[in-house]
Amino acid sequence: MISVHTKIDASPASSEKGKLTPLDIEAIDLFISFLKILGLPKSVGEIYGLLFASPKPLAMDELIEKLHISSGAASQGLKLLRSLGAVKTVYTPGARKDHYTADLELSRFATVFIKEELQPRLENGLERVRRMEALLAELPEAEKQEALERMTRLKHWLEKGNTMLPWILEFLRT
Amino acid sequence: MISVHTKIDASPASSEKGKLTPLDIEAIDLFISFLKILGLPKSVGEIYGLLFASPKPLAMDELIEKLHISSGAASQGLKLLRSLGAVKTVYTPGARKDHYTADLELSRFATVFIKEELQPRLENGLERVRRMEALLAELPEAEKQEALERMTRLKHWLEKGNTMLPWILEFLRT
DNA sequence: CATTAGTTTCATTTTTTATTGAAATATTAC
DNA sequence: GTAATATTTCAATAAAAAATGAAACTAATG
Repeated sequence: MISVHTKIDASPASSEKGKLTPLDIEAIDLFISFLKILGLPKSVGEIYGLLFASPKPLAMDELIEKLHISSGAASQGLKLLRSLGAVKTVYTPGARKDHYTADLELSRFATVFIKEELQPRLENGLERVRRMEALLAELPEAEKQEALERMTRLKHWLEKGNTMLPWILEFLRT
Repeated sequence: MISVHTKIDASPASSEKGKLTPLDIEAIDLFISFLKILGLPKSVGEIYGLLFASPKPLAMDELIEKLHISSGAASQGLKLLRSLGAVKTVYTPGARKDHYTADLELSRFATVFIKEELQPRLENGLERVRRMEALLAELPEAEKQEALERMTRLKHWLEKGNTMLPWILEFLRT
């Protein structure tokens, strides 16, 4: 089933060196949009998107050339993506430069978002609610009831979130 | 059960005009942190937080005074929060100024986030994947297989998200 | 209907965040 | 070793986002 007539394409869909294919562009756009949810800058989305679309690992200077980003942005973006486990360094025998490839475990992004953005805030929120409940004692009776009701609602909602997140993590994992 | 001796408190836990109580501050901090997830600016979190902590509706100038924000920020923040349904205008008989109160349906924020941030991106993403699959045809056979695998993974993940979000919405609703 | 009070708008400023690129550091080749 | 190449760091700059406040607008009062 291996192709027999892999002719050199006249309008190659894949990299004619330093140029993005339409496929690359779609992937980049998509990941810019998704990684933005995590609060990551455009350049990081671009890097991941291009690596995702690339059949083979890319070196830093290829990223720089194709995406027109600075070496600093490339270096920092890769560092960040590696720290998330979203990009891996690939050993390429006899190659001077490091080569990078996208880890395809996409759930990783959602997981990071939940663990780093949502869960800490929920926990912090619950702690804060406890502190607020303590402060309620000092309120005049008239206000206390109403305030208590609000605290209860807030707590309830935070707890709901707190129980839901592990389910989501589990669902994503599988 | 109505309090009989509502003495004028020496160190009032509630507003001695233009000053935030410790309770206010806790609530404000909490909502700044949460609304930031939605990409909302600090001032909006402050406004909602203060309204949430306030037993009675507040006028715009009270917000401005207590939070030390400009009239512009107050006006725009309230407008935005009203558009989300998170803040309501309260009719106060014989009052010149409008008065605002926090809607306590907190799930609203999560709902907005899901409907405005997540769902559109997922749908857009799926559409994009379709476009990418079409582009795959032009790839040389060697790359095609690998690329197809990636597209499949991406699609799978987007679909997974797409089925999960309605569950979450439903869970939040109840 | 004119005066005053309240709110919104929006050009400008401030603050925050992201990017650049040259210099410092690290790595590989010879 | 040291020359050549690759990567990281970080101060400076650019870009994006938020806040300000004066002016325009709107609504209520007498």
